[in-house]
Amino acid sequence: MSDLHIYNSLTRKKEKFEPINAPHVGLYVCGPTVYSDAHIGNVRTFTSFDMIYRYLTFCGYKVRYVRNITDAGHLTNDRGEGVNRMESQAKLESLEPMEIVQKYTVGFHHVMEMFNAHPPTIEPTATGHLIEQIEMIEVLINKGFAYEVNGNVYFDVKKYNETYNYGALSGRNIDELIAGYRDLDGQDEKQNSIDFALWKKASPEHIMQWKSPWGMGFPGWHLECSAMSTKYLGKDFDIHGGGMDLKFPHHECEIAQNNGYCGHGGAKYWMHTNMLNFNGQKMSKSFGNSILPMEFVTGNHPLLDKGYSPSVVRFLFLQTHYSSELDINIKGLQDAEKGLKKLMEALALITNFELRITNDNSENQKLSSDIQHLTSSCKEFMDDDFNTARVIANLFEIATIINSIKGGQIKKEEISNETIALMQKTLSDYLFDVFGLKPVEENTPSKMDDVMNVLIDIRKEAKVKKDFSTSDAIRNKLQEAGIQLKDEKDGSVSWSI
RNA sequence: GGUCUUGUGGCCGAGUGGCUAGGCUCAGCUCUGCAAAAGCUGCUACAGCGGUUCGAAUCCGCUCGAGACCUCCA
Repeated sequence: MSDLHIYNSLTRKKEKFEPINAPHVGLYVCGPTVYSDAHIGNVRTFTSFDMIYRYLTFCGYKVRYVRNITDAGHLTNDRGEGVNRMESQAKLESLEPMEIVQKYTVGFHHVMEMFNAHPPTIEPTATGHLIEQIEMIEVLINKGFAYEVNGNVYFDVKKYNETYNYGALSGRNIDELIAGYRDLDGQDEKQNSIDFALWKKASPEHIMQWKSPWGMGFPGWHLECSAMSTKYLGKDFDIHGGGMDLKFPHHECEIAQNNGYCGHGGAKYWMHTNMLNFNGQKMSKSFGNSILPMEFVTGNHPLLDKGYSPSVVRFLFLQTHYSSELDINIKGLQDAEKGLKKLMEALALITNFELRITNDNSENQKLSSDIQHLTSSCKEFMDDDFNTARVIANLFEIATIINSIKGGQIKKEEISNETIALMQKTLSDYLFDVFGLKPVEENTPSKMDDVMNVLIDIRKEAKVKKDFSTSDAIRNKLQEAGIQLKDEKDGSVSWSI
């Protein structure tokens, strides 16, 4: 089906991707905590996994893609003193917690749609899976991996570590972790400072609380992903993804919970996308330097010079490997905008190519085989841990060939119709289907064509009369309005926005 | 302090032990009434020092620099 290799964070090696139940693939990605607007860094993670989801589908896999919505349990501090994020935000905005959840869930979906990310096939919520979470806690307690104190339930990391290896994913050592926590205050009822909460008792004023065997409360943040991935993808599934910042403690705890619950660690392959920096600094909610996705599109932000389409931002992301840090800045956005335009125009060109009527034997064999190689290696690059940057390099080379055919540097006779079709398909497959990019704004009304044709005709007449001041004025004024005229070699005129 | 990642040409950014990444910028040329677009050519690279090797930007060590995580974050 494919020769895909994936860098597995768990083994720290690039491994051949072998689905547990091919052609079915289970993909779990940690979704957002819906207590505030998603920022552009979140978008990088989710569009990266969107690309991965799209490529798996492109390869013929039947993917069940689960991405959760965290609408309960995520504390501002996980050591036990924190407050529920949804609830604290609700106070700030004078709304019900579930109104906060609704507001930001809708906003998140809007952003995902704007960035052309496919919705997951299942999008479960934490509050919708309290029964599963409670059941998981009960099993963990029965197996001795968890204990209850005053209506709180904690995971016993030390006990767990006797059988399993806590820290396998993040490369951490349990003793060092304990030492690192020793100075911190507030270690009251936990047996060990590194133990994490599975269930938290709610004080009476808490609105978000549910009935459990240990009293009223709410689930710990790490638990929901274990419960929901197990429910929808099984005890063993293929890929678990998320941002690099979730590796510890979140994913480490997930593995521990899964192992403790059923003796299976969950995902076979762990994938982590790297962080997004803006002007060299990590973008995060806590730094206050986060730019909202909508602000990128409108350009309404002091750090931006203008708006950029979601496809430009996606394209910028794809030029860097998902596991590398990416610094976003205005220059990069401008470059990406030009590059994407070039590719999209080449695709539009070749899509409208007039094919040769007959195939004689004038085809340039060397050129054909070069093109053949360019197109086929795209898949090889994708199979090499989703190396989108190298695929894009190939697409640019294909675009140059297309432009050369149009410009006459390459004779049309040198290229067979099959080769033209191959280039067209490759560009279209990768730009649209795999990368999820959209053509540059094509929502121009059809009347626009008519108007442009009138202008182009007037300019043509002026040029015939050598009235260059008129013809240049038309060209320059249109340029100012953002419309570019191109005088083609055959005397025709085309335009683009 | 601990764990880990990283340092590529004007900028961004791939990369394999020996073969042009690519994009953007800049210069020259072709085309053009002039431009634009497009094509072609050129321009500066692999932080430093050592080691392994016939050969290293690519492996190893040290030095210096940058960053992440260890505490909420995708």
